[in-house]
Amino acid sequence: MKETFSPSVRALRGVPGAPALPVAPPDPGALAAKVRTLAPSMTRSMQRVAEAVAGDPAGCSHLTVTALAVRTGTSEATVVRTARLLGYPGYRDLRLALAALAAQQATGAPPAVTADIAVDDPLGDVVTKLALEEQQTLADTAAQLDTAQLEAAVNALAAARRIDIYGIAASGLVAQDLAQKLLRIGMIAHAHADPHLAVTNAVQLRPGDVALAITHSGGTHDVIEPLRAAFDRGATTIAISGRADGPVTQYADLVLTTSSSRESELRPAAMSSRTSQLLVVDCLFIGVAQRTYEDAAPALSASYEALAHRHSPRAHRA
Amino acid sequence: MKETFSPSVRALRGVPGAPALPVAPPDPGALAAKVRTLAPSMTRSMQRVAEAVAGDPAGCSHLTVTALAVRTGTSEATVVRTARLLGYPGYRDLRLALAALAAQQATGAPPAVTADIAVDDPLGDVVTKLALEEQQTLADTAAQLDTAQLEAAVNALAAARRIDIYGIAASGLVAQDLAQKLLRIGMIAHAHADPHLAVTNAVQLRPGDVALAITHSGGTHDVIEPLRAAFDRGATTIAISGRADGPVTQYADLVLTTSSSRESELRPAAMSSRTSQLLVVDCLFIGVAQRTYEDAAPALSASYEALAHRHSPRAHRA
DNA sequence: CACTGCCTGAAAATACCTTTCACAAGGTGA
DNA sequence: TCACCTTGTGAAAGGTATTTTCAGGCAGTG
Repeated sequence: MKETFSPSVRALRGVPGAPALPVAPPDPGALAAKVRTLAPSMTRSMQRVAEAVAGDPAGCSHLTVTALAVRTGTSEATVVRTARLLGYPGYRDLRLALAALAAQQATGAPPAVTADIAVDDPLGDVVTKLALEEQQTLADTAAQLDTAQLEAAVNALAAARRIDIYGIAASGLVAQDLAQKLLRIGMIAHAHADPHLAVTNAVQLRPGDVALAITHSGGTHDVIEPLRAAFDRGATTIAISGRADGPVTQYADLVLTTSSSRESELRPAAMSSRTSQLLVVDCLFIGVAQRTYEDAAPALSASYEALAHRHSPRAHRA
Repeated sequence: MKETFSPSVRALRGVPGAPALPVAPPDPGALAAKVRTLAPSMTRSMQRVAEAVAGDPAGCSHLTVTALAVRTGTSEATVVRTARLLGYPGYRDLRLALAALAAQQATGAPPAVTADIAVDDPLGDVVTKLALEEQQTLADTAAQLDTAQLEAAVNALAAARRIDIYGIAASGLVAQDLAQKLLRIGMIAHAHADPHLAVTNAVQLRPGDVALAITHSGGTHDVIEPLRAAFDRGATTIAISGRADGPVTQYADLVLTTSSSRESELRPAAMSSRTSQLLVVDCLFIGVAQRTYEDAAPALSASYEALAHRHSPRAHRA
């Protein structure tokens, strides 16, 4: 057929463990998450369609392309385009997924109160809402995470001679978190927050090494530049991006998309994006630990013991 | 055909109690029963089709009439006839019902993976398990969080002249996260990772200031010492601790307890404790932002704008 | 102000579903 | 046994839904 979008400049470079499958038989449950994640990269017309299907899967599953186009005030072409963007081969399949989703919702039907946090909310409500939103974010992220890309990323990391991780601000903390954990199991990993140093280090990378950029917006210059440098040097590059089509994906061999719910005034997008990023990063870590288990397990134990004397005895009860 | 009601807004909340359906499409769940009931009145070819759809709804929902005809060794006409007999207007609708049924079945029998993550788990399972565990951790944390202590902590923070935050390793990242966010809304906050510097700074604190220690074990010397110093200087001290009775609580005016699920070999306790800590920290932040809204809101907007030029234009659509 | 790139919907092209129709198999009555 | 009818069946025609193509229009850029 044809490539509707191919983010990577050299899509076909041999990445260790890269799957050849275009695939992803789209999971019905992931639809709402996918809509939220992809909404920013949609055009206005497509957003209308996406909102319609996400808002009323049951109703929309009855509609033909033409009917849905009329209902959303767009054209059949736009409906099909939206279906494609959501990961389905065409509208027909989206419609099937819609029916499935509707059935799921009818069965389970957990109301899931997701009201925005208001300025005058009592603290008890804030706690509840925040926890629910984070849980939602986790579920969304897990649902839409591309396992094939994840697998490829894990394999690349596990085999890497050296791993550089780029992240700024909130994403910088996630980068550090990953670096810390990888170091614990004996990998050579470093998190760079300083863009200049990051680039300086990036040019040291060579094929077999891995560079990983973490960015919520998908367009943060300061992490794109080092990733690009690493890309040019032939290292395997991975992007953990909040947007599947952000500029950062141009220089990424592998892209892991995080999902973020809409932000409200008091709750910046960075919060849910951080949750989402951390989940992805944890998955990467566990995957790597699994694949290097022989080395990882003793390394983990050793690091625990090394820290023991830093804690008071009382903390060791139970 | 005719759409009398506006689909846009009302769709957003699928009310379970409202039937409203004209009941044209038979309930998906009844399909298997209907097949058994009607089987005797079916011709042999039609029985083959009926068996196929009843036996593998998920698989059959992917097939076109033609494909299903081939699979059952019959013709398109027979497939359509069977669909009609089962009560659907045509094959198209049977197919939708099949998808719905498949989804129901899948939902009904979710293994509910709560097992530990094993070394040989496929990555898909890792993602699911990890997400579920984190969700559980969030729910637990929210449930046991002491709102009164939280409220007191928020008030202390909102009124503080200066805020020092101590955390080491994984907790250090949480400390940084909180500091970053508080800085964004104009508070004077600093996260200390270096124990010596932390103590050095702690002695500068005075009543009205706030010192906050984050520790999973509740007994980490390196964060207890600076907290103690701050305590001795008369500052308000807060502990975010994984144990309600850890040594750190001796020097804490307010204690916020985090919850952490059991750790497994591959999943260090630090992971869930981090999730829990972040939730607490987010609650603190939102609480403070609420109470200093007049100052916080403009400060947040300002920080967004200041960063705008650091991102590529594509990320700014919508 | 021209230009470029992208969104968009109308219409053509295609795929899919439905209907028609003729044939074949099995039964029934002479 | 044959002639005739009934009924099941699939091939192909017919119609509808979906997909693709294409050109006009609009916003942003130099």
